[in-house]
Amino acid sequence: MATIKDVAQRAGVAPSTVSYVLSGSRKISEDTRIAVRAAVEELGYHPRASARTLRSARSHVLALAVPRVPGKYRGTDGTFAIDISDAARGHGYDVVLITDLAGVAAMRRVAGSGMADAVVLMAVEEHDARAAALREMGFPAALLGRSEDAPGLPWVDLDWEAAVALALRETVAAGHRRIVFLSSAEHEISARRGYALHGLAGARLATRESTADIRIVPSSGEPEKLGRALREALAARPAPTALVVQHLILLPHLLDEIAAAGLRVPEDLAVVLVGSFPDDVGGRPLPRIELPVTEMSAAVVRLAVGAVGTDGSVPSGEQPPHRLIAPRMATGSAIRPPSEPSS
Amino acid sequence: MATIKDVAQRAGVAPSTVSYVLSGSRKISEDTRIAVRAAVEELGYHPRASARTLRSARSHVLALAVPRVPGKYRGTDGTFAIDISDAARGHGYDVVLITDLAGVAAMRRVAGSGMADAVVLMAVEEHDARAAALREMGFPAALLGRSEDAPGLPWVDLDWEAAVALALRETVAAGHRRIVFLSSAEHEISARRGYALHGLAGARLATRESTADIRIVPSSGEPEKLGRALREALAARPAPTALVVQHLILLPHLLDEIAAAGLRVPEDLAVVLVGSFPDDVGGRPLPRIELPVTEMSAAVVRLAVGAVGTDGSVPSGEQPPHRLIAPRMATGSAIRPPSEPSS
DNA sequence: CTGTTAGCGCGTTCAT
DNA sequence: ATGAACGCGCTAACAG
Repeated sequence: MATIKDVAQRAGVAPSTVSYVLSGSRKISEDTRIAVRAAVEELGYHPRASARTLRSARSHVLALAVPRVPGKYRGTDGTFAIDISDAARGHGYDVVLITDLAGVAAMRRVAGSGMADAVVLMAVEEHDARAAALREMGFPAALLGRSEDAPGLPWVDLDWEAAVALALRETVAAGHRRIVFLSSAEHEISARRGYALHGLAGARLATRESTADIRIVPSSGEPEKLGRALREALAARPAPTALVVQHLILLPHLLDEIAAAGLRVPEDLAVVLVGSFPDDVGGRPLPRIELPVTEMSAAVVRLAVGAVGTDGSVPSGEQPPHRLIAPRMATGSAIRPPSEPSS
Repeated sequence: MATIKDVAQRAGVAPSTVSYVLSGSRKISEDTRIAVRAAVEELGYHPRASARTLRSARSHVLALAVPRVPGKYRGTDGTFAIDISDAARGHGYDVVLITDLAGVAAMRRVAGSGMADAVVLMAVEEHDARAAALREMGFPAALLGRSEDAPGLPWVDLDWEAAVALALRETVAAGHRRIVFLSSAEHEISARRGYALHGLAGARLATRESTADIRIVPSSGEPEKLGRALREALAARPAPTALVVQHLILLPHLLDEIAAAGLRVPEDLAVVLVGSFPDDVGGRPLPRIELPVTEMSAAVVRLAVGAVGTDGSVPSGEQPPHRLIAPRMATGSAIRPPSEPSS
């Protein structure tokens, strides 16, 4: 494997000259620059990452801490991982996956070994021990998903409150007067997950704003319970004409229940999704607000890269940098008005 | 940040002694070992990855080359990424994501920079330029998904032929006599994708073995075309009682079509899946053969780690190491027999 | 100004 | 159990 010395020899210059040519951190005469570039090309030289990192104390690597909730669908995390990797490359960074169940120990390993310059924490839970550990170590980090309990760390999130409010507002605007909002699952709410709480807030906001009858129904992680709650909500008379759903994991099950109740979508019941995954091919093209995965990924990478070289802390009393992404309805997915004019 | 010298000083020994204690590659007296360990603990020492890698020429990192087919659902790749990362950690490796669209250039970067010890290539296409480049560079690699066109590289795959044959056999065993097999999409077949061809072979095998009427219908990536093909197949008389599906991307759409045709699943039509993703919560618990993601991930990591330190080549004429994983029906998903006894 | 020399960063490993 | 060389690239100081 070629080293900088080989290149120098071939180009008839000193190793340092090669380095300067490559980094561009100093003016080098046209001739030697060309000679060096030629030698690099011919030898297929590539600087050794470890040597560069050792010297510069910069690995140009971002660690992505993926939560490992057993039984949780891993596809969503993976989608973010890929988009984050893409975004990172745009800043000259690579991404290593940290999937250890041993959260805090893994963070110590990352920080201690210098294998990465910053950490991106996905789907932060309340009281996230990893976030606390990183703060304590003064290691640069950024959060994907807001966390009220990890203060002082930069974060990115979809504005769930605005998203739910927007979905409901649009549903009302389409003419619906009796709407069911299926919120996050009860356990998510009691665990005080950011998206769950903010989503509820959005629903309340929309309810206050509008004269339409908006009924908030908490979802459930258990298909049976969810089915019961849904059937009950749909059985109300006069019947609701639209269903706005934030809890999407069990969506197929949900649609089955609706079909089993003899309702057609969207003729009998308009279904509107909040926070659905893009590119989730195979689903029907329901009207929806998609989770802006690419935008969130780009933003969180920007924050993480921006934190590199700092000690990750923010002057107390000041807001850490953050980005709350405004929701928007996916294009090409109009909400169907109710079939029979409502009261 | 603590270095090995700090630890040595605190323990009252030489740096090399600390190194030997940590690596265990040499016998060290009980006392000093304890002293060193204590110093490590107190200082929270962690060896600098870059220094270690520079000296030992081993990064203990696996590069995972993720294909970036625009518009393709990225969740599946992500699921593999996470499982591969888990498996790698079990071998003392970390995983860096390589999502560059520029395939070959990215492989050169990985090999040239020494940032990884081996590459895992996902979902290899025919004539994969990345695989060829790696072979040519003599860089260790392993393939996730068989590729007839990347000879000499270790690979792992589900035995798709056996999988489709098994699904059909079980469907027959449940009493079905008229079965439709919805194969991979036409474009996948003409692109000679391994899973598509082997799946077809399995269908032919089962057809030969059995006296049941098995009709092979190619799927399509376009929902309309798929719907037409399906409606036509289901309209045959006497009507088929079971549908075995390998092309799962449009499954929800498929089930919609079935429902629209007035058929209930599984009462009127048993639906059996081949190669579905595990943990894909929300889908109905249909009888199925799941893609053994975790098993495949573990196997491909083992192959990649095993190739580290070699030049990645296999004595010509010899088979590279590989693993063809036997399919099995997911537990708890019996295939429902046909309602009316078939002829 | 342009190019060279020398020392550094840190852990591993051989020879003493 | 230790001292010292080594892996490789970066960059401050220096020479031409």
